[in-house]
Formats: sequence, structure tokens, C-alpha cells
Amino acid sequence: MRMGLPESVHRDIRELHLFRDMVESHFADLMRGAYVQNFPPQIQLISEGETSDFLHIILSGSVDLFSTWNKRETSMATVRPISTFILAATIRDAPYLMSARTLTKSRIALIPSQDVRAVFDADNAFARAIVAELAQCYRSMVKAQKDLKLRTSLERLANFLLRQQIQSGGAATFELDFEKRHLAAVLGMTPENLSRAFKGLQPYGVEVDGMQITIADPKDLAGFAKPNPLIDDHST
Amino acid sequence: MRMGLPESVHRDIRELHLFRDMVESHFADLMRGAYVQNFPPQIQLISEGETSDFLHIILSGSVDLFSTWNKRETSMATVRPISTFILAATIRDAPYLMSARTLTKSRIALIPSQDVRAVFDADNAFARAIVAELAQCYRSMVKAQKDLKLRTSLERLANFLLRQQIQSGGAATFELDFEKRHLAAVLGMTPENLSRAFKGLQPYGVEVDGMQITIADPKDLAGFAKPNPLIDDHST
DNA sequence: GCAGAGATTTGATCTGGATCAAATATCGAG
DNA sequence: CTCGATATTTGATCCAGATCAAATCTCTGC
Repeated sequence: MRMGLPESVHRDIRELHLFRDMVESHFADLMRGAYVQNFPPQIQLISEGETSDFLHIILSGSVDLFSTWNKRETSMATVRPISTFILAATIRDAPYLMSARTLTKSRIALIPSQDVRAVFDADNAFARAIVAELAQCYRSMVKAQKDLKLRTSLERLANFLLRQQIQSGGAATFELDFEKRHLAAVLGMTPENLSRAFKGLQPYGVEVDGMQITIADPKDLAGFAKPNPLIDDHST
Repeated sequence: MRMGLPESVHRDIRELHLFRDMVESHFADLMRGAYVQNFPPQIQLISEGETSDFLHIILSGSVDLFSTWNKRETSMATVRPISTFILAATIRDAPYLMSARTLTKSRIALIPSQDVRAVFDADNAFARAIVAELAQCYRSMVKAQKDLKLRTSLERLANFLLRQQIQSGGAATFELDFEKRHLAAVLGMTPENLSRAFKGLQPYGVEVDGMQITIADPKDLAGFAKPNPLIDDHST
């Protein structure tokens, strides 16, 4: 399985903020030990509590970060291409706080954690890029926490739909890109309740047909959802 | 109010992980524009949405990081000496995601954000220390999120008490170091419910007398609380 | 195309925690 | 030390969301 990365993958990774500005030879150091693997859906990639062996980069597909305690399970985030995950554990050489599993067929690049830490010590541009990335991750987590603590499940769904609509181009009708069971877990509710929550948004012009969502009047829905960039804008 | 920092404060700050390894002259650059201010309790220091003017370092007292949306408010974290807060916003030059207010009389050092960013660009040891700090902050937030999503309020209180007991030396009897109203906010419940939650822990040997808590048998309480380092150990 | 497994929806009920109201305790200022 | 303000506790009730049960629906592999 271990082999040199295809040149195209090499280029895709190099374009990530995290690797864009680093010295070429350092980047080559990272790529030397890296490899790419394809995974079927529903494969557990990492388990919380283990120590970090590889920095993961998702090239295609989607990955669920989740966590369990006392037989309960919750979904913490969904990772999409092209981005890294579990960077903090890799850098601190600390145990994973979350587990990861593929949601769909996924292509993932793996870079040995010790290589990442070695290059981090040697390459200042890389160290700075990691700062930017971690600050971003931190802020995303703060936003998620606010979403959860300040909003009801109906409000979380409404804001999620508004974000999703923008992300998929802004058309009135768009597709959910994962199954409702998983959406429920992400929003911190049960599938049954998600189903009812969709009904609860009908008065605000939300129509559901399978995976297809139509928001008749985003203004109307936003009046209820009260989106706020300090919670919903995941880019800053 | 603006003036050179007292030498003792200078030393205290220099000892923080964040500043320990940086070049002396860069540290001096940071201290040049810095100043210290004393605040009475219940003073709002920063408001979410504003852009970051200063990196804050709490020298004594305690500060509540909180957030509001749609007339609701929640407490996100409590900051204690000696540590920094709102580092991520400062580094990214992005709006604060949380507001901050003093809980008690507090002494706080302020370093202009632009100085922090300038030194960050120039000093590699500082950049690396920021990585470690941000990774830590990120992981703390993940733990808080897990605590909230995976546990009931009774379980959160039980684990909080066990952590607090260890932190205050491990004696069976110890003091809460903030008022219950605030503890309720931190644990994500109402004061009324906190009061009932304390009652609910009586069967596990928790006795409450004002601010004084006695845990008769930590083993017994832990049997209920099921503490887990991946949630409760805030040091890794 | 069809069977069967899994996903989603619907209905009924239960429960943790919030809210409202009021009593009691605590603390700081004078 | 006492008053008044604020914090905490207690009781009653309410509500969001979970759980349990069962009825569809929708894929996927054959």
C-alpha cells in the first residue's frame, strides 16, 4: 500500500493553505513518507484515545468526527475535501479526542505525525500556517458550541439550511449532501426529532422531498432563524 | 493609565509558555506597548463582534467568557491567572466570538494586537509557542463540547466536583471558588436546577454547605460520574 | 423486477431540565 | 447590628426533545 504519491495528489495538497508557503524541500520531506488510501463507507479510521500516528488529509468523500462516552455517541463535525483533520493531536503528540469514520467512499492521504512535527520545527512558514489553521479550527468549535448552547433544535436546523443553501449556490432548491440520520447527529438531535423539525419549518416555507430541500423565501426563514456571522459564518 | 509595566509583572508574563522561549528583544517589543489595568467585578472587557485590539493576560482575579444570541446568554469558559485569552481572534485579526467580563476584581495586562501579530511574524519561537497554546485551547473546547453533548447536567456537575476537588488539593472538603449562579451558567443549566442537582448527588456522598463541598467517598461519586481523561483532563 | 434491510416518518408517551412563584438564606453597607 | 439587596433553595408546572413502537418508504444486491 505504501508508495509515492501520484503527482496530481501532490499538487492538490501543496495548494492547501497549510502547505502553500513552506519550503519545497520540506514539503518533499512530508510527501516522502506519505501515502494515499481509498476507504469504503463506514470504516473507522481512528479511535479516540489512541495517539496520533498520521495527519490525515481528505482528498475526496466525507468523514465524520464523532465521540463516545458511557455508551452514548455524538457527532462533532463533518470533514470534507480538501482539508486536514486531527491536526491539534498531531502537533501536540497527544491522544485523539475524537474518532473518525468515513461517511462515503473516501480517498485519504496520510502523513506520518513525526514527519509533521519534524518539519514544523524546521519550517517557519509551515509553523505559521499551522497557527492560522488551528485558530480557524478553534473558532469553528466555539461557533459550534454557541450554536448548541444558544439555540433550540428548530433554530439550529433553520440556520443549517440557510448555510447549506448558500453553500450549494443559492438556488431555492438544493440537495442535502448527507443522509438525515447523520444530519440529526450533527445538529445534536434524534432522527425522529429532525423529521418533526422539518415539519416545524413548513410555516416558514421549507419544503422537503427526500434529499431535496426547497426554501420558498429565504428572507422569511431568516426572520425565524436569525443567522449571525459570529455563529454561522464558518469562513472567518 | 498607559505606562511601562512593573518589573514583577514583566517577569510573570515572561514565564508563561507563550513567551518563555522568544527572543528577548522581541519580548521587549511586546512589553513596550503593553500596560496593566485593574478592574472591579462585573466589568465588561470586550464585546463579541468587535475586532481584536489587545491580547489580554489575566494576572489576578477571574474572567468569564460568555456569548449572547437572540437575547439568550451562555457562559463559555472561565479564565484564571496566569493565562491569556482571545489569542485566536488576535492572531487572525478577526472579530471576537465571545464577550468577556470580570467576575471578581481583576488585574489584566493588555498587549496591542498589532504588536502581537508583528512579533509573531518575526519570532519563530513565539510562533511555535502560539501553536502549542492554540492547540491546547482547541482541545479544551472539544472537551467542553463533549461534556455538553454526551452528559446530563447531573453528570456534568459530578465530574466538575471531582475535577475541582483534585485541583484544590484533594481534601475531602473544599471550597467552590465562584458563586453558584455562575457555576450553573458554566455547566449549562439554571441555578434552580443546579440546586436540585446537588441534592441529586447526595446519594453519592456529596454534602453542600454554602460554598463548601464535601465528597465523602470520591470512589463512589466517580462510579456515577465516570470521569474520562479525554473529557475531564484539561491539561493535555 | 423484487425481496429484504435499512432509513424515514408518524404517533404515543416519558423525562430532563426550564420557567414561574415564593420562601429563605446570605452578605455588604451604613 | 440591622436593613435591604441579592443569591439560593423549594415547590409547582410546563415544554422541548428523547424514547419506544410501528408504519411506510427507499434503496441495493441479486
